[in-house]
Amino acid sequence: MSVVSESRVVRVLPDVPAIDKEFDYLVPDGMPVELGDVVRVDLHGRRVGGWVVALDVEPDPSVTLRALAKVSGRGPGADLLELAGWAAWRWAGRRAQLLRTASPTAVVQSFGRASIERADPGGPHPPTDPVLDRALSSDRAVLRLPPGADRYGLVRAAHLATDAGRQLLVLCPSVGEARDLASRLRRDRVRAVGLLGDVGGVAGGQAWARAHHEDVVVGARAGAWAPCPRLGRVLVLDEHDEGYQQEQAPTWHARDVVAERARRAAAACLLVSPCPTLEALDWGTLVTVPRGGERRGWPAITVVDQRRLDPALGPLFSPALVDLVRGEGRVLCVLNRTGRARMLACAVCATLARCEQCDAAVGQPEPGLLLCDRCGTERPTICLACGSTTLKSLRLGVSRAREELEALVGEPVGEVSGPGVDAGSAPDTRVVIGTEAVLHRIRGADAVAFLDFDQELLATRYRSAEQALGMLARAARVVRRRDGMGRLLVQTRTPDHPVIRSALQADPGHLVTSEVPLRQVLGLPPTTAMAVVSHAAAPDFIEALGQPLGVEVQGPVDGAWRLRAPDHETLCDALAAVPRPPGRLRVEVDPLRIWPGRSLVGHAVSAGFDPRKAHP
DNA sequence: CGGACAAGCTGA
DNA sequence: CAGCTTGTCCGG
Repeated sequence: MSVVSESRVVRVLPDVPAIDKEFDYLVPDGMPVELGDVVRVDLHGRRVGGWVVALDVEPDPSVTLRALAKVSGRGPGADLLELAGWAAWRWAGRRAQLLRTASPTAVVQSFGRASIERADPGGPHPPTDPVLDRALSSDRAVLRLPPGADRYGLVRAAHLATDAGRQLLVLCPSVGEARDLASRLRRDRVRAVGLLGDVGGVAGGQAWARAHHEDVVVGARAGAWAPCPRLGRVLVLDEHDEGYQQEQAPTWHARDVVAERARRAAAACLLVSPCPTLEALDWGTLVTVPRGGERRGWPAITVVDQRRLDPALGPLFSPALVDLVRGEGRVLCVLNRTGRARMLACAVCATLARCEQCDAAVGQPEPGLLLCDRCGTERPTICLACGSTTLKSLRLGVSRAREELEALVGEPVGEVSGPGVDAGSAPDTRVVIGTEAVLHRIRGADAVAFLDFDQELLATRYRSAEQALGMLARAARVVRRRDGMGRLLVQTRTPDHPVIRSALQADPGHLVTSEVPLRQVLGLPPTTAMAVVSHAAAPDFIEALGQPLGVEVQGPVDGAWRLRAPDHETLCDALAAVPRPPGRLRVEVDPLRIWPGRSLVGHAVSAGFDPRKAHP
């Protein structure tokens, strides 16, 4: 008996998505255990993984404890355990999900030995710059740097400005950018490590262990959970990028996670973007470069008013665009509509092409074939009203636009669309057309043309204006060259839109000025905090939620409810008070859309008809 | 999540 | 009433 009472007892959170509960276990004699360690335990007849979330706890005397089966390796430290608890509250998720992201993808036995001295960085030291100094001397700043600005110099300056012995954590929107930045820092003899983990964890074992004592740790979204025991400063590059938000619930945002993390560690946090989000501007002090510098950092932009069309060229190709693609140099054309044509009309009688089964507008995925997106019915290209086989596209998709563009320029035009992964798969033609993916897949070009920018400006996401400006900033980087900037061409029916004005005048402040009152009037974030609750268990969840003070419950629309509160404190406290009902449930805090996807397919599904089952 | 156990259904 | 399915509960 005395042996048992003297044994150590630890508290374990099992790595089982459906269990959000801690269990106590005995530590076998001589087994070294530390906070955050990854362990294996016997739970209800099966062996599962988990994390040690508390040491030396006083167990409930009414339960007989089992012993830890194994200590697998090191895991997230005490700071990250607490941060995961906070993030689970903030995004109404489970800690296990977040701790998995904060854990190495491979077993790590030890962190290795820390070297105390900081390596002397070689290479040219960045010149001191009053703007960077100002941004780096604040603990909560937002730096607005134009797309053409040198961000590597900023990273170097941030490294030098970080207290000796403390670490700099840098986040990039993509793994590729993080990899490039980490290797460039190492070439310049900065002690840096890139955390390039894929799904499931922040990094493989070796890099994860090294992050404990390198001076600079670079990562993408999951890098927010990098193990940095001596965190002194955080830098988030391209803070506006949507890649920082996790798509699956919990929909945590790396920017918000590191901002909270920095606060807890008394570290400085600097968000950087050519077009800072309203969320960022709400959080910290804005620092801008002098007007002239910002102006030089944006390329020349030609805006084409599509309301005045040349009928001979059709809706997508203005004379200015034709000049651009027939000129010299590499040109990328962006059209965010996949497929060939999304809507067609008869060339003879002008009747809209509809589905004979369900009446929805049909598209033309390939020549000669009409397809209904809603119910999957196909038919040959024929007008049901007059029998004509000549239909014309009302809304061209990328594939059809490529054919027309090729005819206009008289040379092959490549196409980039869909979620192709490897950058090497990009076509090497001089002119390339594609969805937004072209801007990610192709590294450099002389010009970028947006064929239908209203598609971006007027999208259904409430942040679409900010995202549209972000896309112009990305295009601006793609056309950045040694001899200055290339050209951007934007075709739109709303040439006075604040997004266009911001880019033309190189002043994203215009968009902020127009967007803030709009969000206030409509009660949209960041003026409010929102969540969307959906899937089978949503009705039970909403019933259990009731009517908490300060939380507005709207819906259901398509089986989803929208919750709105004045702030996250109110919203998240209310969500945390609800016991999770059994069944499939999605709680999306800070949703990208204020209502979930309202595609035709979505409607059909909610009406009890699943087109994917009807047409396998 | 997934095993345990209880309550409900079926067939001879 | 055995043998099986379906549902609810709970884990140290």
